[in-house]
Amino acid sequence: MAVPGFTISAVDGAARAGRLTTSRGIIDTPAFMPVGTAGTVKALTVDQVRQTGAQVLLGNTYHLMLRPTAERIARLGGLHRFMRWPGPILTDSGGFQVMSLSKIAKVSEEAVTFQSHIDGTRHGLSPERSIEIQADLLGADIVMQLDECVAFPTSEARAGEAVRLSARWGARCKQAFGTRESQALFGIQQGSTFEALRRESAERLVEIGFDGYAIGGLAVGEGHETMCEVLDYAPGLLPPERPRYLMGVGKPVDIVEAVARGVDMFDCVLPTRSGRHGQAWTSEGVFNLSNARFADDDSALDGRIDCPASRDYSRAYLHHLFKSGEILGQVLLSWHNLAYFQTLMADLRAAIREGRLAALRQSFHSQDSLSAS
RNA sequence: GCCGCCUUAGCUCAGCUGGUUAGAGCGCUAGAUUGUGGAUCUAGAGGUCCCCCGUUCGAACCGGGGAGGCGGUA
Repeated sequence: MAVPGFTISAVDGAARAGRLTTSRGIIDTPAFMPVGTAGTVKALTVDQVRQTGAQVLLGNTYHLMLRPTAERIARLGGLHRFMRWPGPILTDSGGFQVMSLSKIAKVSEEAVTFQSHIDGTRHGLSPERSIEIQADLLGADIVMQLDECVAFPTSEARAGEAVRLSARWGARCKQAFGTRESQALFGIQQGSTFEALRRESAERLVEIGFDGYAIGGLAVGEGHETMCEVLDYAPGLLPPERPRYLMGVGKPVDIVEAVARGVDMFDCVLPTRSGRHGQAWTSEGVFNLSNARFADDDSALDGRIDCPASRDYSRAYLHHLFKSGEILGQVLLSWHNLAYFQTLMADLRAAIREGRLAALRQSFHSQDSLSAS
């Protein structure tokens, strides 16, 4: 069996519930991976993150190679030991930063070159170096190929170039990665919103052969409806027996719709970033705790979520913490938001197993439209 | 009592020799955030420029009177 082993235990329409087995632990899918870019899920201890139900974290090549450097982390025993997270870690390859930091990055066939946003020093990131950093130095359990993620909107020609460059880089990553006992390598599909390109990208990746397949280049400004249109066909172009990972997504409604279309894994900064800025994702919808209407609201943040931050602190107290700029507000809301996202994933897994995903989608949408009005 | 300084947005203050609709920071009220360069960013509300009289085409600004505050001094 390839590592990680992936088994699907239930399906409901296109949706799948399953299990990804890594040497550092099990990942129940559909899964949400909290983002720990710089070796930390911002504002939280690993114990708090674990308590939310998270089974796997995301780390980032770009940020860690600049500081504290991948070599230093390797000397200190690898990323798991360094940040005290014994469970599985998936690392991003740095490809996304090529786009988001494009002002300071240049792409060539050989590699990405860029200047550090920290001190301006020049660095290069080739497919081979990205694999070395992720797999050998950081010690990630799931390694992402280096890819080129184009911004939205883009031309079909430009998106096609990114598809082909990403495929060539994917082959080089596979070559550099070789065969490994306890680590997996995922390819990344590109193609923007063009079905023919998504198909071409999938075919090129499958020919190379990866342990899992990511859908990249979405949630970059195209909006929920357009993203769903791409997800109507993109997951189905990937091998059904392998895990599918939609990168950078998303809002709860995005996740629910992507799961219904056959996606197994997600990551997003939203619960932690918006949590640091006062935004709460709850079973009653999304709202900002710094709004004046919470000043005297003594009710729990979200009594339906089994997390200390959700149950034990009042909205009035959290309102006060955010108005006062107190760090604890960021801690508690990041903690709660992650717990809410993990609860959503557990609900989705249960719904798929019990064949009632449609009902969950329906209730979710009526609730979502309620909170949006 | 006398002398000096001061009074402009909720707060602290800018406003050149008088010249369109008086500004900033903070605070306040909202919005945004999707493979984290974000304790960030964007927007909005809010003013009897202490009061009265005068000079002037035109006054936050100049003159007179008054009120209040701070400091100094008998």
